[in-house]
Amino acid sequence: MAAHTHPSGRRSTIYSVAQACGVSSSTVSRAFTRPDLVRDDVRERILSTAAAMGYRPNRSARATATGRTAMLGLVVPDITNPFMPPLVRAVQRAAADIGCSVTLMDAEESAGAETQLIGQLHGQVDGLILASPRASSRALAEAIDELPCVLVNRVVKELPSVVCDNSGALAHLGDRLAGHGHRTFALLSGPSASWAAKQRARAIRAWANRKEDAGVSLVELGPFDASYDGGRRAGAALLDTAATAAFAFDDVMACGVLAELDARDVQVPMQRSVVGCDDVLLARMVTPSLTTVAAPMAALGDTAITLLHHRIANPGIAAETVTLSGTPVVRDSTAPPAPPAP
Amino acid sequence: MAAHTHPSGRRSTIYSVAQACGVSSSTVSRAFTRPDLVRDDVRERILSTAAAMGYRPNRSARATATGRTAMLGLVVPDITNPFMPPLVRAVQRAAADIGCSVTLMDAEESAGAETQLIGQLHGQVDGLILASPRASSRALAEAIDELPCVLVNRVVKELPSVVCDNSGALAHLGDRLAGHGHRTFALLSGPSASWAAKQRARAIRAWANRKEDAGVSLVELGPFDASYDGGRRAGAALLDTAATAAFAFDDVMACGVLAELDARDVQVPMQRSVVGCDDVLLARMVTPSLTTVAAPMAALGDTAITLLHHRIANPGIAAETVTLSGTPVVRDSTAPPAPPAP
DNA sequence: CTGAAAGCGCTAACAA
DNA sequence: TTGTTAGCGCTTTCAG
Repeated sequence: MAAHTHPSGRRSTIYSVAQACGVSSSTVSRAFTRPDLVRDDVRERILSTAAAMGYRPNRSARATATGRTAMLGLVVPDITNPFMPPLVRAVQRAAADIGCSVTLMDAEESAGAETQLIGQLHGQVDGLILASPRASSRALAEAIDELPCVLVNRVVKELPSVVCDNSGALAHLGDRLAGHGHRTFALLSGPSASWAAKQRARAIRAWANRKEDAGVSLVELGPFDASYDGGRRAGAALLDTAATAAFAFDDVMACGVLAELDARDVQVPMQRSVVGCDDVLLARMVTPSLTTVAAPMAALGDTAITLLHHRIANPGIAAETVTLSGTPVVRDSTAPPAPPAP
Repeated sequence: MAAHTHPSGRRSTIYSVAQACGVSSSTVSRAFTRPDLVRDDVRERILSTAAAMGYRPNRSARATATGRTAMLGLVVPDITNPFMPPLVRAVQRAAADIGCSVTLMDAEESAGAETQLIGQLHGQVDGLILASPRASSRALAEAIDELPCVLVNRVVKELPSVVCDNSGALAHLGDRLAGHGHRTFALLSGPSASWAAKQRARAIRAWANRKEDAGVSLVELGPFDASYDGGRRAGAALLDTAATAAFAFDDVMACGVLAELDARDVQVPMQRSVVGCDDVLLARMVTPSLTTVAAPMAALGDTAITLLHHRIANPGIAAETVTLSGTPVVRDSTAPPAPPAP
């Protein structure tokens, strides 16, 4: 198949198409951007000869003219975290629905890089989605500076956001475990700087408090790194307590816990139950598979894009934060506690 | 901190900066793009007042003027595959080094989406990196149509590419296993359409052939899906053979194998050894941790970008394909075979 | 070393 | 419904 270049060797433009069709360039432009404004037969002629000539609208030119790039920025703290890829996919899909593509920026776990990347995105995208950013509120606000944006899984004053509330699901799982007979629970908390870690810890504490009368007690361990190695350490710490069931900050940490317990020959779920959070792919793959709470990825992405889109269209609108709920997923890492040793 | 907008409310441009500095717009332009062409003191004055005014070059305008967007497209077949995030990161980092950002496109495992996305990227990026694309060579060539591009982990005639050759590492691991006393090996092959699957299968076959004299025999199973579930099936199939060691297509499949064997109470590595491929994060996290071959991610990304950069600068240059090597990583999923049953 | 001016490809009033 | 005419913000000859 021949390359779709103008005979002259240059890419075809609305002008070359216009000439070939015997219409003006504006008509060609309209045929693409406001099809309703051009007579049917003309439009079709334009569209087909444009296709034949391999014409592709030049996004940059369009962007300079309109002031809109039709691109959204998505900055993630760590693309390597299994939570992110599904989010990226969800955001991308939703963005496509509103005619936008997304440029992904990975901060490689550095808060500094985050703000720098945001800066870089200015004038390159119409809006920003920040997935659980690590930068301080101040730094964030400064970097964002006027650019429409929405946060995912973090709330910052004055900024719109969509967050996932896991307290219901966590309580449900807690109840279930208590029903199984567990009484002493461990909270393996995540990084103290993490918004999500705070939320989850709070949710679990609240649940445990409510259950105090039922004999439930909670021992708090950590903070631990939200990583496999952090999980190994958390697992070791867990064994120093009387807890028979543990809430890990997230699935990755839970995997570490599983590994550490296995290494010390303590059986899961027979001797200890462990629950993760997020339901990343990994949760299904480890042995035993993880009981966890699934984040509503698609909805998270959709909502973020909807909010952002709205915000781009109506600058200066008030910042709202919408809350979605996680749902409990019971797998093989939870069970009744072992009967007291003989 | 005040928003960095011109008093008039509009974003500042080279013109507003020029005016503020009492120079012409071209000088401001040069101060940013060809600093060497403007006198030191002038340049510094410009740069600092530009900063003070919060000026940011408008990428789109620059792009229309120069014909270069300083953006690269990266299309992946499935961002959810744990192999991809590190690649994305590596590519992005390398791209940043040459002043480009990258827009990520996830084909969600559809070959059709792949070519469509490539089409969408035309006129939006200066070049393309296609990570193990699934689309046919023909479809690919047609969609690419003149856009500079390099493939990763796949070779297609006439197209430059960077690939990872695992044959050396695989042979090394095979030798090691044979040294342990294993004699019957299984090849759990990946999707027949996958270029990588073909390469790996070929490498293992070649190794086994070479070792025939040493009593090594190879049983080929599959093809299986390159997924956890595919791995479960592969694990089941494995147990129907006399093989004591298995090469899985990749780490994800290997995880499935591990799970299936565990479910059937066969111990790894005591009763079976299994080796994966790629060394994704997962490989370290499962129990037992996977012996595998590590892909040189950073080098893969670097090389891809270098090749692409080169190609963008010199259109019409001949397509070269550079080969990098994977390195063996021994972990806990391999060991000597169990002594024959009593 | 700096300025003037043309132009990149497209859109958006405004007329016709 | 279509064409004319200005720009959008930046780069880039070409003069000076």
